[in-house]
Amino acid sequence: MLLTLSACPPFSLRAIIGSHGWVQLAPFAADPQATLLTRVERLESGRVVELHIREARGGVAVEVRDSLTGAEREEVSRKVWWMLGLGEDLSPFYTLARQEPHLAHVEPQALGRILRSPTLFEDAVKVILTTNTAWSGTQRMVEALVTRYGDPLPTNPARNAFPTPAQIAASDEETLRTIGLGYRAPSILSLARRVAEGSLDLEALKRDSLPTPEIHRRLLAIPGIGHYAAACLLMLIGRYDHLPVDSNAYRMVSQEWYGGRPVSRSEIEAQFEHWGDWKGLAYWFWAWSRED
DNA sequence: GGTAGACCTGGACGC
DNA sequence: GCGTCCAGGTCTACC
Repeated sequence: MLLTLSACPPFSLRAIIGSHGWVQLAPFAADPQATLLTRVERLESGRVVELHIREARGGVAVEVRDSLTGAEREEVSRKVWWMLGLGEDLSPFYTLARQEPHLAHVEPQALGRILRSPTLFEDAVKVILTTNTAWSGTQRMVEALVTRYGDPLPTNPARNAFPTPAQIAASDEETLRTIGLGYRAPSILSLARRVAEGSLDLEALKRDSLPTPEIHRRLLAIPGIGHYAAACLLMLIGRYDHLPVDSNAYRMVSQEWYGGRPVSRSEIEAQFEHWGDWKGLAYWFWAWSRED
């Protein structure tokens, strides 16, 4: 079964695949040339399918090697549309970026969209698992969660879908610690249980009607999510007015503008303040003079 | 508002 | 092989 979806131009699937490390985290995968994005996905019907996403004229083609019902086709379209930000219009950002040599590359390369998970729950879990660990640790922890709790793909049981909140919620803190989540285990378990029981509606935070400060406040109230993680999640729902300041930001900003001396968080914020609603994207895609 | 220390793990390094 | 040190962001206590 093949679905075609159009995107707001300019569009590049390769740019989205390379936008950050999400493609390296299960159940995403891509080919070395970044022309094919795959993902094992559990549909609301309970079926587990593999999505094969390629760039097509004006958007993407999504192949699923199973026949889907009408509702399942609609669900796949909706999820891919969100994951790739197909409806996102970044023209105001590009207008500003044209004036900045360090961002002159973004529009020609169609940079700006950031690969997302279908649910904010999955993105929140993954963001928590990026904190206070090396990237290899994040990959190991996500792999452990997906392998242990996610439903297997029938045609290849070695690959699993990302677990639902209920699947993680049914576990316990000790088991989550055992599979390598360490001190993050209670945060992940608490998040899964609150989403599963309905006391925390993360998907509601994607709605346009909520002001960014309110979404930011609600994200910070989640155990395990601090300023960095909240800013990352805001970026992932298309709100770019917060900077995800991590240890790398301190190094890069120090080298870029302060001659290598230690900088404070407020000095980092000051360098991107004039980008207003687009400061997150400006920071994310900035062509640093010195890459470490 | 800023700072210090605990949390946990893997990797690098020295012996 | 073993022990030590370090990196990474959040949270809490404290100033």
